[in-house]
Amino acid sequence: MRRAATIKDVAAAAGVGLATVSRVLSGTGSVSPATRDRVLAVAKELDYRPSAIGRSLKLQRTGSIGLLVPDITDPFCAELAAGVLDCARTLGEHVILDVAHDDPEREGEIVDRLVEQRVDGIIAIPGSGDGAVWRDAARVVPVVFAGRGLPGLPSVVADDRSGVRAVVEYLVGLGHRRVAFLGGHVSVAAGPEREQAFRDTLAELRVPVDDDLVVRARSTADSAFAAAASLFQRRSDVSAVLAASHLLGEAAVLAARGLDLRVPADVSIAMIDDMPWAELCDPPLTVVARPARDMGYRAAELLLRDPARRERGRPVVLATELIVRGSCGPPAGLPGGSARSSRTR
Amino acid sequence: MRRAATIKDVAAAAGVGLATVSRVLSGTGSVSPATRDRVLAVAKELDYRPSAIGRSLKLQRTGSIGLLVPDITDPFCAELAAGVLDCARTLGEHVILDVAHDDPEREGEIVDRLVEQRVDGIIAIPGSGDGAVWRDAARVVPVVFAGRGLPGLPSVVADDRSGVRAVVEYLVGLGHRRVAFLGGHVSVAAGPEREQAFRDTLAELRVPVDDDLVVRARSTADSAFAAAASLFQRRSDVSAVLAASHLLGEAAVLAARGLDLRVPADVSIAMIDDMPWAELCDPPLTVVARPARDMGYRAAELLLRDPARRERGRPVVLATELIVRGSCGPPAGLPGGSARSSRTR
DNA sequence: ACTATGATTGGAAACGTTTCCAAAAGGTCT
DNA sequence: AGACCTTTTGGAAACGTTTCCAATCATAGT
Repeated sequence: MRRAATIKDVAAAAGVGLATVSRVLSGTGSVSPATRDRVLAVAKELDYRPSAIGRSLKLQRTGSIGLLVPDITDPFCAELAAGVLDCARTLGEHVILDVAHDDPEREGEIVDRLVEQRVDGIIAIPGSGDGAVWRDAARVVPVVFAGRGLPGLPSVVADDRSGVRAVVEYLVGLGHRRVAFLGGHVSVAAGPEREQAFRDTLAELRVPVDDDLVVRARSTADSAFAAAASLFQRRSDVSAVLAASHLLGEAAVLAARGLDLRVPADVSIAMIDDMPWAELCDPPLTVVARPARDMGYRAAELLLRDPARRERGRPVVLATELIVRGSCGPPAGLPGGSARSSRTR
Repeated sequence: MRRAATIKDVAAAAGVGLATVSRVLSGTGSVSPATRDRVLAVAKELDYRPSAIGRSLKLQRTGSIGLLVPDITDPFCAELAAGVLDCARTLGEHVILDVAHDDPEREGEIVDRLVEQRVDGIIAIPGSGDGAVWRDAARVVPVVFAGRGLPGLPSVVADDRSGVRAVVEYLVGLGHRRVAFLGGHVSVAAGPEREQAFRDTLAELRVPVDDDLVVRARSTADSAFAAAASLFQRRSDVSAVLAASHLLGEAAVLAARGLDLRVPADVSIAMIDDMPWAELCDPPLTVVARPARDMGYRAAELLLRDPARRERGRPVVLATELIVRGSCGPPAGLPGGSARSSRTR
């Protein structure tokens, strides 16, 4: 692995000037077929690879974008990242990935480093911080948010309100009147918006909102489980629960199982965000899915090829989809309720 | 967002030479406290951000590594990527991520582009190709493989043989004699090594290997499901199945459920690679876990700070762990077998 | 006072590209 | 043969750093 050949080496070996080699390789300008062939041959011979560094320096753009997510092992983030990669690939851009673990300070550091790298832009799933970091960042480099937006800055988000409304309508339509909401400050969205949408929809449907049935967990798995379990124990009359994130949904499923509640005979469970395991659950979980991959793709598109629209800063809103599987049914004791629907507690 | 300040601007504004600014900012050499403070103040004032491009050009290293995986939405890949990011962060390196979808041609393109970017090295989970791409790549840039190795090239892999042996011993210990192997050419490992280990272990334990019970699926979910379903239907006497990858495990679970086989009463299921959903399954799945995150971390370490060891090209082998959950039990009809273990077919 | 020593400082080269500009070369027309 | 295009070519500057080297400066020792 000795020193890589430079354009200068190629020029010398081919007996032409640097400029000519550059022209041949970039296909611009005019070169005689003879020299073109010679240069090409020499370049191949020397295994010449143009240096993106040299080019970036001259061209003042790197062809890389930054992608900042809270946690790449989170399936939502991963799916979104896949969308970004898809789009970046078609546009010939590289993607520098980093994770911030929902820590604003770390978000700041990463942004700084990306700026030093002179990325052409940044796509971020922002953490739960107050967004100060991001308002600063957006002054220095183009930023597009995905999954969660910040007021006034460009973003690609899902229509959470409609998603929540759809699933709440579905549950109420099945006959549920005591529907719980399991929310909390979980990193990948699930801010207060979903809770608000939950309350609003219930109000619209003239179902009284029982404040005791909306619980908020902190963003650890333990806290989520504790919240779900205590909800089930405290209120054995809940007939359905909507989990505001996949972590909370997981907690609900586990808590129900731990308490020997049958799903959906004893309690119906629905969750926001589709996950691979939702289908493998027994019964498979009914969810409202956000189009994570699309969101990533659109975010990249917005960042790289739609500067005008980006400047306007208005969120691009993508539709969610209610995916009905087997985890929701009519409440216990209602006509249509399963025969074994008496609680075992 | 006007033109960013350069070191030259800072030098001019502070009334010093470029070299001095560079020294202040990089902390090398000696500068008087007075000038140091002045330069620092001016730099802050101008919001100066050193350009990594300029530095990279001069220093002939970029501080970036490439990470190439088949699919970032695969939890194994994602977990491994998280490990790489962890290590890269502690070493101050950036990670350029790309996905090849198990396509050797695309792997090649990506490698070429990474080489043009002058990455300091590449970490790859290679696809199922013959490795020609990678032998070429390794001549041009340091490469470390993770998850799956290539003979003669440095890699960090899991001790698959021991993992397979552990789970097969466990199953046979439970009393199983007709153990099926669900294998195939799935992108994230599951080559012929696991099948071989399966056969070897059975032989060691003096359990006859029934060739009809080792089936191979292609790497699509459909093919995996079909293979699993047809196995269960064709051979109602299998009492346990070992799935060689998480896709195959998923297929086994779904196929069993579709045929109303109870797990583990009717059939025991075990799988290679732990997945988030394995715990959420009902019953939770017994698996042999590869330390994906560690593998990523170690691979990055090997690439960045252990060139000597890397040169030697011998694989770093990490231990697997058998995680016993609830999906395996004694075979039907054996003392200890559950009361409801009569097949419902 | 003069030199030796050490701490500071700045100029300039180098890293690998792209591109402007002018020069050279080749051709056509009067 | 000269003037005039057009095509092809190469030199040189610029992009933003780092670092070698030499120069300057102050301080202390003789």
